[in-house]
Amino acid sequence: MSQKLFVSAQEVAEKAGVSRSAVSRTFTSGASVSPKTRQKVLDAAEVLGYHVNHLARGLMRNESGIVCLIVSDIGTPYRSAMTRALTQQLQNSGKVAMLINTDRSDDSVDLALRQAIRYRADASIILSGLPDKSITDLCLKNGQRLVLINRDDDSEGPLKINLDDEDAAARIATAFVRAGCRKLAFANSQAGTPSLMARERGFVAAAKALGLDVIVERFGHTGYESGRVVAQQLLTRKERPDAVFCATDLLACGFMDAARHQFSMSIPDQICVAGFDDIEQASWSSYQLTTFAQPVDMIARETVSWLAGDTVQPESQSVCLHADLVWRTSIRGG
Amino acid sequence: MSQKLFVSAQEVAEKAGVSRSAVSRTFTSGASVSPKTRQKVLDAAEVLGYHVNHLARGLMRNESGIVCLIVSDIGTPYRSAMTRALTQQLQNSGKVAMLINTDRSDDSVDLALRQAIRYRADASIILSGLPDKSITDLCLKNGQRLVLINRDDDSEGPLKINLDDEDAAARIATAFVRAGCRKLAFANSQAGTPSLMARERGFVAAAKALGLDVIVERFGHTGYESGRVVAQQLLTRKERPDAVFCATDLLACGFMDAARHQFSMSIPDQICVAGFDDIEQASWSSYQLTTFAQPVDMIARETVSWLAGDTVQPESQSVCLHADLVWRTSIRGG
DNA sequence: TTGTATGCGTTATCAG
DNA sequence: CTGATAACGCATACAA
Repeated sequence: MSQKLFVSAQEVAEKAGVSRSAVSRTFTSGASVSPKTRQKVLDAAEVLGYHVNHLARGLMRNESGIVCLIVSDIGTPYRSAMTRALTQQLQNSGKVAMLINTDRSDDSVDLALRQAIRYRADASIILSGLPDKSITDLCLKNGQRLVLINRDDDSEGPLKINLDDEDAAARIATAFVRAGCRKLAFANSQAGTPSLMARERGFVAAAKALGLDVIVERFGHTGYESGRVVAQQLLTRKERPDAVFCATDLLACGFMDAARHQFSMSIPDQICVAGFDDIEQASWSSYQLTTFAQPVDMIARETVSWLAGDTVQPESQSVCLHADLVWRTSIRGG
Repeated sequence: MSQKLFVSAQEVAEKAGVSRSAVSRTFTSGASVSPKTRQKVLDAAEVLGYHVNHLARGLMRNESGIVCLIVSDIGTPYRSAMTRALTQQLQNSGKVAMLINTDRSDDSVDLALRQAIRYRADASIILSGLPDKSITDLCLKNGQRLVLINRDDDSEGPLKINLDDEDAAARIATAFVRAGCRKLAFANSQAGTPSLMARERGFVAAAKALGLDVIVERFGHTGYESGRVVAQQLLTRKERPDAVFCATDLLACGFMDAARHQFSMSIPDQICVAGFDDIEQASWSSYQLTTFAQPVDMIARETVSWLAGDTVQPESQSVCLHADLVWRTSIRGG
């Protein structure tokens, strides 16, 4: 068991016959080293297997290069797609992602942020839950940047990225009516997260404007099984709806499966269905779900470029992205 | 813009009227501090918003608390489930996960390991690809522990966790035959990863032992679309197979969808299908796929407990877990 | 361009 | 139990 641990810049310096600062400069971009010295250092480093210690570097620079990703239900299609996009683009910009898995409580988000502070993360990106103001203030005061994705918070300081959920909901209401639907329903979970509630609100309001009522049904957390339960609730009513907007694709998949296999209904002939997120499964031929696409890559790009900018721009701290409607065959017409 | 950054133990010490060592001891488990001092420190820390700097602590202790997760295709159901389990259990044991997203090249795995070294990760867990021996040696020499999951490597040093892929394949071959199938096929991707090939090998061998041939078809990378393509290849043959074992559930989903919607076949009446991984979608009522469960939680538990043990046990460096057969309705009988 | 000296926030060692 | 001091590995201001 080798107790002698990692190679240090000191050792490289000795091997290369230069000072330790020369080594440091070689690995610091934008420092002035003569090509000759540089090469000597590089050779010695290669032989010794030297790698800059980012822990020590972060200590000096007050910049760890670490970005914390705070996310719950990471096994879920949308969340994992978002995680993929973020980690990818963070890496491309020279950062590294620290992933913290939370349960659905806000408490666990606070804990995660504390962890982010301990590792002196340059930034934290929150995909789930909403932390306490005291802790976010602490982060901001410590110079840690904060990004809230689909959290719809109005606090100052963090970058807030949201979608036009309400507008999207209105568009789908119109599409339903155009398809000849008159008995609208909304399938939601009981999670009550901002974006989910915005979709519900927008859908109900748009329907009202079109002179229609909406049956709203909520159940459990936001997953496939809940979609099945909500289908149970909606399709055993005296008057079945002829169109249902599901708050997420996962709910929609559960709903469609129950509608077809349990109630022998035909989609879109007897009932039209729409979802939100455009997870991979939405495009599978068993679903062919009309849905709104989460612009995950664009969200990631916005996030990373904001993090890269070292000047704080108070005006661009809130960005609202457009959710494109992806038309498939779960709604009649098109 | 607050340039004054994080609170240091020094400041806490001054506020509490004690030495910085007292502060350090308060936050070091197993150190001896009087309850009185301890409380003074805790109060001061709370007021000032102090958090131990893990970068500095890691520097001192030669133990960063960071574990690197190296994984490709993280948006995929199986991979994200594995990631969830690992991050969860790492957190529970006081570690924190650094997530590095690789593409499918071994080069990018090497790069990821370099990053792990730079951050002085205590360990790296490799879920995808296979790194060069020189770089893994470097990791091991530096005291970094390595875990290879489903990689089937024979190198000394890393913990290797694998499933009984070949045996599982044999079991499913038997199940097919018992269901009356005689024309067996195996659907694979061209990824050629060890576990995928082991399943193929085991299936072909078991079929041979039962006196049957297997049509093997491979295409693209391991995803839904490839499953569709392989279905195309298998179901346009003069003699269609009556049973197909797909190397992963994602392939199986694609295969089933194509078989049903494009070739109007009935499952399991006309063709029996099995998969591997037991991703969430396998249980959806559109698929009801008979498959083998990846014991993700057990894999994570094995990994974390091995990482927690500081004594190197040469004998337990390779563990083979059992993949349970989850019986659903994509195979006749049962 | 190069080397020297200093400090970053911790923890470990040792004397009290 | 407590406080002073020396590392840890690196980057940088400064002098050469």
